[in-house]
Amino acid sequence: MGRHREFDVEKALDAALCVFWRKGYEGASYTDLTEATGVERPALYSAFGNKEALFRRVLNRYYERYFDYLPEALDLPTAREVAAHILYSAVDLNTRYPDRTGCLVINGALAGSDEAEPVRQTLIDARAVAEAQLRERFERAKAEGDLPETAKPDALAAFLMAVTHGMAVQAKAGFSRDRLEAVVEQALSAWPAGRTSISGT
Amino acid sequence: MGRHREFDVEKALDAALCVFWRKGYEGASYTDLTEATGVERPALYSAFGNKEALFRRVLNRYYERYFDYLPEALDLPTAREVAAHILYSAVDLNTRYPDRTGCLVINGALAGSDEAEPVRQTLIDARAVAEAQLRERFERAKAEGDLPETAKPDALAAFLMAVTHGMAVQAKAGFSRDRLEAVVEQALSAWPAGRTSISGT
DNA sequence: GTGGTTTAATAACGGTCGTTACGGAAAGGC
DNA sequence: GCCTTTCCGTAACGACCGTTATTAAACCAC
Repeated sequence: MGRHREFDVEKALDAALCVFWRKGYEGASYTDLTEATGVERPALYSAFGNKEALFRRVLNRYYERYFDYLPEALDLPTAREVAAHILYSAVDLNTRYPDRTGCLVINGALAGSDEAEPVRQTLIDARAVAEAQLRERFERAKAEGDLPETAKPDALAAFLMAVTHGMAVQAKAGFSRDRLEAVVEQALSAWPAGRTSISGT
Repeated sequence: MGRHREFDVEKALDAALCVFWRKGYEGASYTDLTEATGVERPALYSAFGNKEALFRRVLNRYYERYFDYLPEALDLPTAREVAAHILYSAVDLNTRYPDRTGCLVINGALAGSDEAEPVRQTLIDARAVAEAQLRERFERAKAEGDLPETAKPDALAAFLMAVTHGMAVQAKAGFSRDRLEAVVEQALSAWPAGRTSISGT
């Protein structure tokens, strides 16, 4: 019973995702969101709650739709392949859509007013989860002999995250795919070799 | 003639710098700025112009007072020392002041509303200048045999910038100095060797 | 001391922020 | 048919945004 919703919730979320991706959490106004979604403000509130709740919905969607390369990478056989897959996938994601370069998790809320603090912390936590997964994967690689005994899984994970974050900043600054792929190659050239091969892929 | 200025312009700029460093350009309100500087809004306007002009004054000050390690690094004898000095100095700057972690040039305006676009572009340009200086320094190093013939100065410069930007993001997320130094060591472990020594420092 | 000049502080400007009453329109149950 | 429920859209809310007109206070020259 009751009147049916006229707009497509999925499409509205996609449109909102693009806005947040481009302008960040605080930089995106409800005027931006209504223009992008074609949905009036009260309808957005009734469907998603307030701005913070909408952003969290968008963030979940981002992980589902655009960040699926992380679990893919973790399943690859060697640590180097894990790293390469993540780095090249990050470059692709950061440059594939010219209207929203960089990464939502970085653009979302790096610094801002006190009101954005909970969102900023959520993004920090999300990145920490990814880094922990990477660290565990590299610990496994070390145990398997895929990484040398001298390798530091936590440092490798943090380093990998740093490079992806740095490339996200550069992509938002307009760096081309080619320039970012050069960064990736440079990062991978430092990758420690396991006992199976010295040359890598 | 006329009434003398009662507040110290230098101290006000320092206080404004801290606010912008912590909250970014758009995240810093005039309420924040007046509280931090102890100067009422109209006095800030008469002394510095509008918010954008104040931010540019602050940005120049940041480069003078906190970013002097870049010219220092460029004067070092080897490319590896240049890279190491930049990376370790960046870690120090990003973590030295617990009330303003990360980097003003990154925190300032990564993503935001359309109104912040000129400031965002200014920060992009500033980073491009630093990257160009690095590239030229590495081209020189290559010519001097300090870097191998296979080295790519532009890729090394972009890589170095990516790592510093990534660490700035991590520092803003609360990473400790130790964790960031582990990132630096990982980044330096990939550094190409010149013809003088194979082991580096 | 007086006049002219610059700064300081109060208070307000129009605009936009995120958020929400409110009234009318569309749907299902009966 | 009507009633209830849900949603849409207009319009407005108070709060804060960056910015400024205005008036009082402090200084120098004469």
